[in-house]
Amino acid sequence: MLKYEESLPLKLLKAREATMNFFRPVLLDISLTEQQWRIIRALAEHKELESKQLADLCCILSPSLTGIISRLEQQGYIQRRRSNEDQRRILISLTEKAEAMFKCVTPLLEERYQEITEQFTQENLDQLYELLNKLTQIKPASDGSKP
Amino acid sequence: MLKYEESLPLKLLKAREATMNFFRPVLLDISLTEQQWRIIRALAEHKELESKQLADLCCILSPSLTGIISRLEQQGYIQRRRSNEDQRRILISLTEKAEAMFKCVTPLLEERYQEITEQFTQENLDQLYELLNKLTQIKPASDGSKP
DNA sequence: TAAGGATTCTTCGTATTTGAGCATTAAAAT
DNA sequence: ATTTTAATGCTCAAATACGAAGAATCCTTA
Repeated sequence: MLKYEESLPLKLLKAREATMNFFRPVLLDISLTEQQWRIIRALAEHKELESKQLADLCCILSPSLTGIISRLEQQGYIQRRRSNEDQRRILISLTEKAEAMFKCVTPLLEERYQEITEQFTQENLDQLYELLNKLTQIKPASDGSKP
Repeated sequence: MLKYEESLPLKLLKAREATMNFFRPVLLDISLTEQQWRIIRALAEHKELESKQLADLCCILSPSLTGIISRLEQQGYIQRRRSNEDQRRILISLTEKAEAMFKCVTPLLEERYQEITEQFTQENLDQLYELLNKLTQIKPASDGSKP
């Protein structure tokens, strides 16, 4: 049997923890949670997104997203409006306040990213990305999700 | 600037999600959460562990552990006792019921693990493990945690 | 065009995360 | 033998995860 330490999901979790240790202090300073930052970052790049797209991009489930969005809205970081064509869809975008904050914080995070690259090596990073991309595409045989 | 899709923590998260899609149905069948299973699996291998060791092994913070442990105890899967030498420590171990269940479920999970290996290739898996091991060891320069 | 089905978002309940802080117990320093 | 310092486990509060179910809207077919 596989040893406990060999479990792939756990291994990925621990690796993620190791990287987040670099970024967490920065997010703590600006009082944003990981998930909130993921949302903001995704919106900074895609301008306007609907709720479901945001959930997929950020790996956050819809029910969680609802709360996160409304809190970010209260803090004045995002705004939402209903789509005209399809009244079901909610379109979400950053406020100017959020964009300013984003530009301010990004360099700090990139510094940390540099630290990671230095310790881990650019070659390893490239290899890892490639493998993770492949791994992300695997799907269970009995996958009723997206036929 | 890095594209959003390039974020390492997010990439690791998505890869983990992809693997968990294989295991989640099994855990759902036996009504155990991911974290509960991590605890049980760690205990199955190490027999008896104290709370902090368990937290480190399973990547679960102490405050979370308290609740998880007490729920598992209510379900009759684990038992705890205070250490005689050090009254601060709580020693946790599996009940016979849990060990029986563990032996029953393990083969199902290993099947899923086989599926992953088939799709992802053993070579890729080996490479990935090696890289993840390295990545897990990196630490921020200003790391006040363990000097 | 009305009924059925699908999609999008939300609500709900329980479990977990995360940071902060507290109580108890040990070990080290005075 | 106290005081200090450190370690262990716990409590608390706010935020999030996750499965299930509900409400609104759109689409398709009879």
